[in-house]
Amino acid sequence: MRPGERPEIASLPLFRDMQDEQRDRIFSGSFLQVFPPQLTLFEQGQRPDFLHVLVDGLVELYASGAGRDTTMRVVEPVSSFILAAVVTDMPYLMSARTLTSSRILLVPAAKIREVVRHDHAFMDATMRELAMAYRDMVRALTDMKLRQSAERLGNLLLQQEQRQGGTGTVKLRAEKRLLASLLGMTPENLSRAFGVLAAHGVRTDGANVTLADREALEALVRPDAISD
Amino acid sequence: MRPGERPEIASLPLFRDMQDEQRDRIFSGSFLQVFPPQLTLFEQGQRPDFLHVLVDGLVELYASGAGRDTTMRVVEPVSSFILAAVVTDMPYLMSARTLTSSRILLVPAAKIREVVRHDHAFMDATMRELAMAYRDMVRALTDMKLRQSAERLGNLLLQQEQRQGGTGTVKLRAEKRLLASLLGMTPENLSRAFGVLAAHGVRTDGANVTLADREALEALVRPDAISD
DNA sequence: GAGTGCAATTGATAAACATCAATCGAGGCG
DNA sequence: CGCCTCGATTGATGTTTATCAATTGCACTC
Repeated sequence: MRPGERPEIASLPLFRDMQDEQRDRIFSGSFLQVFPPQLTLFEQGQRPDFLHVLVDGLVELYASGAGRDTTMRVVEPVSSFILAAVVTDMPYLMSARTLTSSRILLVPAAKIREVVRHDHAFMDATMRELAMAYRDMVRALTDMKLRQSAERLGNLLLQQEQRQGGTGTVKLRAEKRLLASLLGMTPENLSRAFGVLAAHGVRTDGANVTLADREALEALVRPDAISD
Repeated sequence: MRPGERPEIASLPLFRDMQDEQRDRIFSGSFLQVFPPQLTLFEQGQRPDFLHVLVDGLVELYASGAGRDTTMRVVEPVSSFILAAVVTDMPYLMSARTLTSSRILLVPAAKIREVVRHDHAFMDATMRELAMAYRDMVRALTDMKLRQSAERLGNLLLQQEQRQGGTGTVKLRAEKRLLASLLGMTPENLSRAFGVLAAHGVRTDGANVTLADREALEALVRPDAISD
């Protein structure tokens, strides 16, 4: 592990408040591995072997079914993923693959379940993490059910703009085809959705998007009132 | 509380394994209330006052946004709802209303959060409940993104048939308009979806649905491989 | 047992979205 | 530099879903 990385992982909400001794147990049983781009980390249906913590790179979680695939989440560093499968010891509902070369901390699932049992603060953090993940999913589902495609895109841009510092500018981290899948539409329709938003102050230049008229965009997409 | 009801609530996975003493604290601070049909219990955006446990009746959780509503879940007895908002003490993401006259146990949210802190088994049960709820949401979202309307209906019928005893018969508990909203479609399209499924062995007579040819139906809708 | 109210259904039409087929354009390589 | 590859875009068309408008059918009332 590189200098500075371990503190960064340890300061994640999930690991922050647990006993030092228990955290040591978790980390000592884990190993950091580097994966090339486009590598499948695991597939849905498998029993969870490891809790994954993305340290560097980019990972896609996707689900297959009815003969098609759809992107469920793009994981950015530093954050953990597939916690729910690990604590319940039930099969993954999603598959994962690296998008870019990625450094991932692999924590044996059995160790997580064991430490959860014994460290109260860690269980508390796990509970909260799951509650927040649940809320994210509720929002994603209502978004899909209530909004049409251009509105979903506009909303995502507004959220990303905030998360990236509120500078009126958004940098798209993944390919547009992936963004389309995440938003539940085709790449073709994503292009057209950008076209629709152009009339509302959204300028796009490759992966750089500028929100010139936040007011107009918000009027169009009616963003979520509750954002955590 | 009626005789037999308290044991039934106490035997829920959420409350089953906790210390008797702590469970007593939860129940003694709670009260059971009867609500008439069509009554709004709470609205999204509010701070959570109570964990709700539906003892008898039927409750709809729905979300509003972009000028429309959509049903997120139909709660059947005996089960709790809005646990995630209660443990995080963050605003409800959904509203709730009774569909029929309902008896609901109201547990003060602050008491839940307090007991969660002190009772390890209760925190464990809460964590698991949230993990399962998260998984349900993942399935709901993939269903919405990957399948079209008739397939979603077929899938729901297959699941309900299993949950109702595998007799080849499904009893629809709610109005079809509600079922349509739950499935993310209009009532008109739900009717047409039943029409499509009729060619695959689905006979419908009011709220009673018969699955005459499970094989054919499964071939059409390609049900989820992983069902918990 | 006729009337009333409302959900469910059916049909016609429109909007949203997907698919198919080129074409464009930027990065990588000989 | 020119060529190649592949993602992004654009246009044409088809499918799915929503909307609008009756009509049907069932439960409830009087």
